[in-house]
Amino acid sequence: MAKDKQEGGEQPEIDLGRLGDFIGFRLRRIQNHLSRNFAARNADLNLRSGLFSSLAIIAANPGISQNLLSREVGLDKSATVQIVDDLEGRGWAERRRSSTDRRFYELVITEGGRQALAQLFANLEETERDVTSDLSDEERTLLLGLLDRIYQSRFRG
Amino acid sequence: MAKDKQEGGEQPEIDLGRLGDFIGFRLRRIQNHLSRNFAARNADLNLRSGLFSSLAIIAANPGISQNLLSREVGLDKSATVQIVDDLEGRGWAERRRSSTDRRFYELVITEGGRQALAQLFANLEETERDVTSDLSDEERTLLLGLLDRIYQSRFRG
DNA sequence: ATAGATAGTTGTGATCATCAACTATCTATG
DNA sequence: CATAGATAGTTGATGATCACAACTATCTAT
Repeated sequence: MAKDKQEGGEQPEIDLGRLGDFIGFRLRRIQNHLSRNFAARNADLNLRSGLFSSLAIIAANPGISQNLLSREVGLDKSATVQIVDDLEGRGWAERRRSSTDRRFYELVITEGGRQALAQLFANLEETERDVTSDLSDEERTLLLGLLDRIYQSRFRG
Repeated sequence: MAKDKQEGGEQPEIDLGRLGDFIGFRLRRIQNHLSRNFAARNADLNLRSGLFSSLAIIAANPGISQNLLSREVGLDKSATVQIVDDLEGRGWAERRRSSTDRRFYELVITEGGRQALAQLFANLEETERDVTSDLSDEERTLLLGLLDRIYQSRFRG
């Protein structure tokens, strides 16, 4: 017991060096923590990454194509195939051939999907509440705005 | 909301729905974009994820153990073995057996590693500059502070 | 009618995280 | 000191994930 172990509470002092000055590094750590927390809350569902956000986007954009969905979630279209397969397998979403252009599928959420999504959103709210509990509403709104501007700038970079 | 096809260069209007209200989702997209941008800038080095931040932490904490490094980067200790192997293979870092406790390695950066790290930091700065170009210095500082408080709260959640 | 573009699918290979088992060393306790 | 348990690091197996390229089917343009 000569040195400071991590006895549940102790944290050794680690210097991040220049790394601490970068936004990307902090984003990564937080995002890591958030996704683990969220995954733990939904361990029974065995969600693959991207499944939840895909379902949410389908819900908000009924009839969206897989191609658009891919772009929005940031995955390759082949990965989206797997995700939509998964969503269909769970009975949470359906593929419907477009009547106007038979190359497309129109993705729609099912009633079961809607229920699942409500539960997932509730869990996500808990996760985020845990993590942003120190922030006031104003600060949280501010943060969302800043993140939004960063994301938007991607189109001009 | 969103229904029309995407013709060529058009940005289709996608509704994020409730997803847009969550910090985690925005973090993920930005982080995704950042890491791809950074990876593209360093394509010649073929960096595995976690290698850069590991090197930076070794540089800022000379003599750190692999175990501590694992915890700080958020990787399993077995993954850290691979990364340190990689760093040694590139001649960027070295393992030195601790003289006081022979179970430990003391990780140190080499001169070559220092040079590589300088270049990597320069590239990371460019990447971040691209993405945060719309933010004022004050806003950037504000963002860093908010992210920091979120990350710290992880210990109390 | 044909060429080229687009949506979706499949297969492949690389990467990666996670887990369990193993070694070697150290610490604690009698 | 002897021994049991903890810790640092390694190895190997497994499964998930993802990007990429090749393929099909449909559509559009000419």
